Amino acid sequence: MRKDVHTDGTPRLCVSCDARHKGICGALDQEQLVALAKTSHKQHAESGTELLGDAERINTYAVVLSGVVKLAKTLSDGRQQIVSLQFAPDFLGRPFKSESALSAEAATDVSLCTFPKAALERLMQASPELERRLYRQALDELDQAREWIVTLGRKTAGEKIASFLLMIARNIDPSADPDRDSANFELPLTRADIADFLGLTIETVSRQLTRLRADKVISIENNRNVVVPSLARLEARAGN
Amino acid sequence: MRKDVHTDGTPRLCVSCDARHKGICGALDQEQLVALAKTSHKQHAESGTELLGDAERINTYAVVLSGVVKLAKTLSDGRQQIVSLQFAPDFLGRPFKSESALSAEAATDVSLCTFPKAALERLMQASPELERRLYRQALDELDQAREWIVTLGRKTAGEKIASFLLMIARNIDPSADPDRDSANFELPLTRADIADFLGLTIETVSRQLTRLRADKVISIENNRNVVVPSLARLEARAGN
DNA sequence: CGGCCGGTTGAATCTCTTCAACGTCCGTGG
DNA sequence: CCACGGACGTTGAAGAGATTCAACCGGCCG
Repeated sequence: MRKDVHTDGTPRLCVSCDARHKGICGALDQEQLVALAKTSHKQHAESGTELLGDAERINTYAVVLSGVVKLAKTLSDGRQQIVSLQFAPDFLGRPFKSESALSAEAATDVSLCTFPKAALERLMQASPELERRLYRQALDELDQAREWIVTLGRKTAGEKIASFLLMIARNIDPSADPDRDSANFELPLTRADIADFLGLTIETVSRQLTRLRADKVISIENNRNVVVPSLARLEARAGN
Repeated sequence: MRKDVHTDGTPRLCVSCDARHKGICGALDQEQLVALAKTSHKQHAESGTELLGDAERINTYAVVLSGVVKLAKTLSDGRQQIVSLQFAPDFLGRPFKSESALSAEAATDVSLCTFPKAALERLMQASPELERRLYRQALDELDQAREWIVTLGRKTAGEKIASFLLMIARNIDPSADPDRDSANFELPLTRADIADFLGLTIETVSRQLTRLRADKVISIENNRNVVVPSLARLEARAGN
């Protein structure tokens, strides 16, 4: 009996994987899953690790299993802007392009399921279902990117911070009861990262957080743990 | 003999259409093209026409044949942000969602080829090739959106204007010789639109254009016709 | 002719940045 | 063991860039 697959035929790697159901792998049948799992492996990277450099050749794709990955662009004079945050079980990669136009870095400790570019592309040919999932995620990311364009273009520093906290709460609050009004999470980003994400400076980020704290919209412990007693009140600060 | 198809079997509507080759219709074979053309028709809208309201139900898709369409979001207090400009032969629509999260408005006089949502979706099932084209366009738009996030988040007003002019030049310069250093085009947007696109005010847009003119990086006639003697010099102002 | 729309320009104001100082936590090495 | 240095965060004061408010111009339409 094979050791790399579970008794029901699901690869060991995949049995407890979130992406198996909610991520792109949900599009695959047993056989395809086994094929992909054969070439894939779990990879851990600690916070700060560069996963992919700008203009670097891409030869693997990945799925985020846990943690947060930041995608960023840097201008020639060093100014940096984070253009997206990827959470589990997001797909990581840019089909149809061999070079990355972005850099990817682990914002927190991260675990990934990586597999060769070619393996996924072969599967994509075989499974329209898989391609559709990828298409859907691209559209979702496009929606998010446009949401963010509004935030960057038209919101004040205070609104940006509120919008950011709201977005994080929605993505990683462990007590993910969808219709509870309070939230409680650990910030996956440093102040510097938040600044790079919002197009602000760290000082402005700090000041705005302090203000939200002073107004009792949030409270923060150990610089990282955020408690939001009322998401509605936070939302009112986000200026939508 | 049928009047709606050309002698070689290509629908009349499509023979001279750019999207037939470079746009999504290039993915279709003769038969599929005929099927789609049967339900589609050419539509003209003059500058300023609202094509689709925010939160409006979507029941048609379209391809831009000429002109420029702006996609925008508006905050509750009236602040507006243009999140994308669509040029020929871009696809217009959001598959897998029945409601629009954006408003679409003709920025210039526009002609569109519209067809029912259902018709395209049926074709998408039948043609993985078509779905792949749509997927590709979504990825391209995502790249653009992220490019724009950098511009909005990290560039100065002057750099934003330069980046904008560059983007327009690349998309609609009629003398589209790829490696000529000069360009010459008509601005498809008013100052107000440019401001909404760049997250600035009209006054700032005006001042920055004046400055570029003073520095002889561009010249402008009749408020709309822009001449760029050296794209390289303009690019140097874009801060990439 | 008068009024409106789109655009430009000037002066005052405000928001965010810049520069600088300081506090805390934590790992390292004397 | 404690002192040192670095990473990360907060806070204050001064400064710059963009906005706001206002006036003005030219073209176009009724």
